Formats: sequence, C-alpha cells, structure tokens
Amino acid sequence: MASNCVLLVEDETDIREMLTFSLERGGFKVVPAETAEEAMQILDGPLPNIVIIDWMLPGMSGIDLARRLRRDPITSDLPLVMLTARGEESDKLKSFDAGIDDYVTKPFSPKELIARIKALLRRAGTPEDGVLTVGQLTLDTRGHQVTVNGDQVHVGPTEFRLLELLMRNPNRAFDRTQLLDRVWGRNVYVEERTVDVHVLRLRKALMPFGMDKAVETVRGIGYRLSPVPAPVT
Amino acid sequence: MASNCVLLVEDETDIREMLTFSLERGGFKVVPAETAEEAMQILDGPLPNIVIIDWMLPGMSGIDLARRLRRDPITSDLPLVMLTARGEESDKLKSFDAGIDDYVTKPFSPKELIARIKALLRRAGTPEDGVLTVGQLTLDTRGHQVTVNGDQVHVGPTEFRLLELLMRNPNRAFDRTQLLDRVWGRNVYVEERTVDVHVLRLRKALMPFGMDKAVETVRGIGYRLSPVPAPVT
DNA sequence: TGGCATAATCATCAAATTGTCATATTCCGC
DNA sequence: GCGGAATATGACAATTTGATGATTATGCCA
Repeated sequence: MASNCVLLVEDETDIREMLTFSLERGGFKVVPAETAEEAMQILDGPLPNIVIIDWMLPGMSGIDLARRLRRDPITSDLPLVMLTARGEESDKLKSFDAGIDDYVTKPFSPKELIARIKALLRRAGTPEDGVLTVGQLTLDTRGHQVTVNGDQVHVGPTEFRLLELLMRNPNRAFDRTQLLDRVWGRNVYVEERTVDVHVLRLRKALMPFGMDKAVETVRGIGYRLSPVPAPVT
Repeated sequence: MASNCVLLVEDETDIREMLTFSLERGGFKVVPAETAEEAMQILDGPLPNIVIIDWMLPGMSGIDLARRLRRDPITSDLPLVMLTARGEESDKLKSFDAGIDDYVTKPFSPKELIARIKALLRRAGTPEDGVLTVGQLTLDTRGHQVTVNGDQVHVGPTEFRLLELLMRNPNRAFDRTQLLDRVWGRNVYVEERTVDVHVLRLRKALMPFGMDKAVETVRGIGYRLSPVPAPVT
C-alpha cells in the first residue's frame, strides 16, 4: 500500500465521494469502505497509514471499530480519526477513550481535515529516520550503531563515518582523496595509506558476520560498498 | 520537571487560572507562562511533556512561538496544542502549517481539551500513567521510582532525569551537550565531564540488578540506553 | 546554623582509537 | 612466470577519551 494511504470508512455515499475527492487532491491515496466489516477485511491486507472512521455506521459502529483496531496488535498503532455529525461532548470523550487520535465534527472543512491528518501522520511518523540499510547491513545514525541481521557490530568512530558515507552511496567508488575529504574532513593532512588501514579495520569488524566482502577494492581507484558481495569470477 | 507536565502559555488571567484548575484536576502538573518570552525562558530548563499555546499573546504571537519551538532541535519534538477564540479556518491551517499537533477553539470543554491532550501524549509516546518500561527497567515518573523486576532502585534526582530521558529514547545515542541541555537545562554551565560522573552513579545504582550494562558508552559520542545489553564483541 | 544528601569539579588511571611505518601479498600487463 | 605497482596487514607510539575516587560546593530541612 502506497505511502500516504488513507482508509476511509463512511457509509454515506455523497460524503464518502466528496472526501475521497478532497483527500486525493490533498495527495493521499484513498481506500474507501462502506462498513466497519468491510474495513476490517481491507485491514487484513497491507495496512494504510491512517484510518478515518465515521461515527455512524450500519452494523458495527465507528467507535466499536476503533476499539477493535486498538485491541488488535497489528492495527493498534494505526492513527485513527473519528468523523461525526454530532457535536456531543460525551461522544467525543467516548471516542478519545476508545483510543482515537483526533476527532472532527461535521460540517468540517476538508482542508482542516487534511491539515489534521498531516499533523497526525507527522506525529505518528516512524521515529527511526536515521536508519540506513544496505543489503544485510544496518547503520543507525541516531543510535550510532551498526548491525548485521540485528547483531551488533563494533566499529570505531572513524570506521563508523567511513561506513556511513559508503552506505549513503552504495555501489559508488570513492578514491582515497574523496574519502579523506569527506570522512576526515578537508584540509586535514593524513596519509592516503591511512584509508587502507581503516578500510581494513572496517572489514575486520564485519568479518565475523561474513560481510567484509561488501567493502570492495577498486584497484587503481579506491573502495566501494556493494550491497551484494560480488560473485567470485 | 514532573511527569505529566503541561506548559500553559496564556496571557488572560481568568482563562489561565480556569485551565490550570481543570488541568490539575485532570492529573497534570501545570507550569503557567504569560508570554511567549516567559515560555521560552522556562523551556531553557527541563522540558514539559506538552505545551499549550494561546493564539493571541502580547509580544511574540502564539504561532511564532510554535514555529520557534519546532525549529529548535531541543523542543522540536514537543507536542503542541494551539488554543484560540477564533474559528477562522485560515488560522487553523496556518497553525497546522507551523507544525502544531492539535487545535482547539474557545469556547471549549476542559474535558475535551484534556481528552485531546491525553490522546496526543499517547501518540507522542508519553504514557499518561507515567510508567516507562525499557527491558527489565521500569521508571515511574509520578512516583519518582525506578524498579527492576519490582525491586526498587535508589537514584538521585539528576540520575532520575537522566534515566528518564534515556528511557524515553531507547537505543538513541546522546552526546554530552545534548544530555546537559535536556537533563540539566540549557544555558546552565556545568562541565561536560559531570555527565560521566552521573552516568557512573546511575550504573552503580543499577549494578546490583545487573542492569548497569544497559547504559552503554558510545565512544567518541556519548551514551545510549540499550533495552538488551549488547553481547560482547 | 548545623548536618545531611546530592552535585560538581578535579586529578589520575585505564582503555580505545588513530596515524604511520615496515613488510607481506595480490594483481596486472607483458 | 616476471616485475612493478597497488593493496593488505601487523605492529607501534602518540593521542584522545572514558572511568573512577577524592575533594569541594551547594542546597535543603530540621
């Protein structure tokens, strides 16, 4: 399912179509559902990024759907927005109590709804943004951690920066001058051979995991990180 | 700053007092500020869990304050709720655009505001019950208690705040500057080495429970809390 | 005002990291 | 296969960084 995907659970055809139109114009992919039951069926497949639920639904009510989604571990983290015609305070409180994230009363401006959805997505957004992945290798820039299949790899600060550069540019070969400039910093004088040593140390650290082959030598040029170790020729 | 701590930025005395009363009855600790400038000064110290900002403020406006908080890395993650008398759509859109999380128009029901705050705190990863859990570690922000498998661990106030920050961001490495800013407060001058000492004390306190390994040193960077102590490499 | 608990600083020791060199080893064209 | 160039590797000393205990300062409460 695409990135900005909204599951819209609304039984009234005209409102559903109006919202679908507005949301799509707002850059969202919309999957419509007419009932809570249909919504749950859809949620058996790939998850959307957010679910918008109408309070009044035939069959299972919106709030029951919300409770259900919160209870299921698979959907319990999904951002939920409740939509309703009534401005009753007790309804709002019940909804929040059921675990929804936001509540919008009709009539509402589609723009405001979109703004609220975006704010919610921003807040719910996967906090792990600093994670680079190349093949089996994982580098967490926030946590300063390198892992192979979850196993922690210990590398020194310089090797970490070196690997980070390589992982940000997989398959690209850097010569030693470039590496020195970008890892050590410009106008810092160190021997070019020093790069070799750090590449060696990086490989040694990766060796126990069989990933040392990922750092390839480009003879006459420098080094390159390969997602898949090159097949032996 | 206590667990469910709300920074309330509101210049009108009666509204501020009414809100303070309601919020405290709702289980929040309230820190009031009359102006954006005062709020920023407060935010130089330990951070609250959420900030409620009135749209209309003397001096710097509420929306400018919101923008400012979003721009500063230290406060950029703070949940923000905008409060306003006007129901103007353009105001709402501008607020959401400035990065706020929710928007409530006066007159509003205090109960709804509290429900929205709780929903936001839930979404933002700040548990309302004040209990953080990372691995076997448990930290109760309300009772100011740290436990490992139910056994109480004694830590001083500074160690407590330090641990709280780390537990709110497991697996994330902080350098000493960040820790000083967020645990000690900004513009407080203390030696960077002081962090080491408090980390040491925290580890010592956790040692009898074998959890001292959870506080990991990230050489060249700072420290990190790991849910599962890393296997020796 | 003492006394106590916590905090901050400092000095020192231990450990990790780093750059360089000397010496293997590998690669490639011939 | 040979020779030279390029790369890999192991060792080492200097430097940086973190850990730790002693010491002093600070704040709080009776």
